Amino acid sequence: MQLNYADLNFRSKCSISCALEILGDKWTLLIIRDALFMNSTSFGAFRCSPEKIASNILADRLAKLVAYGIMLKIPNPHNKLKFDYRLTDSGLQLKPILLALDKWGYSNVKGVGNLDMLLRRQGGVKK
Amino acid sequence: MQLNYADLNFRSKCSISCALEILGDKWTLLIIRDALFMNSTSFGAFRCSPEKIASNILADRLAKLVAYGIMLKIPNPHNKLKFDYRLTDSGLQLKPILLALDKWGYSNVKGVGNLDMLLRRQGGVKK
DNA sequence: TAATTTAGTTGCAATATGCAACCAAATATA
DNA sequence: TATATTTGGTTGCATATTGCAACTAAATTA
Repeated sequence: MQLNYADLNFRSKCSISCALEILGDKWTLLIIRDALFMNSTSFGAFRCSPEKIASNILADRLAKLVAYGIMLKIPNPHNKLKFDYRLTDSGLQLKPILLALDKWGYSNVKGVGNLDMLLRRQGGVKK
Repeated sequence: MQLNYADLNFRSKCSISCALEILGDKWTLLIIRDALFMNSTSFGAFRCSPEKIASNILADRLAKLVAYGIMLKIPNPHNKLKFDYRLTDSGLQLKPILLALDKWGYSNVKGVGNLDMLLRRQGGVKK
């Protein structure tokens, strides 16, 4: 799906630059990581990641992800207080970026664990 | 090469989270794009990208990239005012991340050009 | 009925960004 | 030789973003 990021007026028409204007910060792709690999769907689940995102930042990023068509916010059928944040097709297509970040981080930063190790320990979902 | 990012104390030991603490902002990977695909090596060349990075931000990011072992700052042998910023092996290994961002941006953002188109027009280097 | 859970919001201090002007050393030009 | 230009930055300042802690209202559980 081709999205129209109405409120962003992009610095250039370069695919990489535009992707970075949407995704380029320290938290957005971490939320996507949890959605893709940890099966997180609720505000509370995203908030519980080991990196301890602040609730105002999380609320801001989730709203942007929904506005950009990367996630959907769906009322939880069993609990009126809860919502399920689910990746759209656009969001699912971010997986290769995360796998590349995982590989680079694991090969280049001392003392970090890779996604496979994390998943084995914390019971996420297969890559 | 395994790097020791002395001044960062990482939020967690997750590869993706650590990679985002190093690379996660709107400018760092744009500099890497120009180094990888546009043959940019000088401060002036990085500054001339269509996204018009401010010189204080550029100076800050180049210094960090050098400090993190992602780039080297080498005096230019022909001009004492100039330096050649060159990617280390760690930096060259960022290429798959940029290719993934390119692909996602091109498929998901309306009206952007992909890397191949950019290179054909502006005479960069092959992917 | 009271405690707890859920998904946020609010206020404020600290940090980062964006912009324009400025700078010194080296190099090129007249 | 004197002057202009190039190069790689730095500085100051206004604005935007982040991080932290406390707080909230509605729904659910005990």
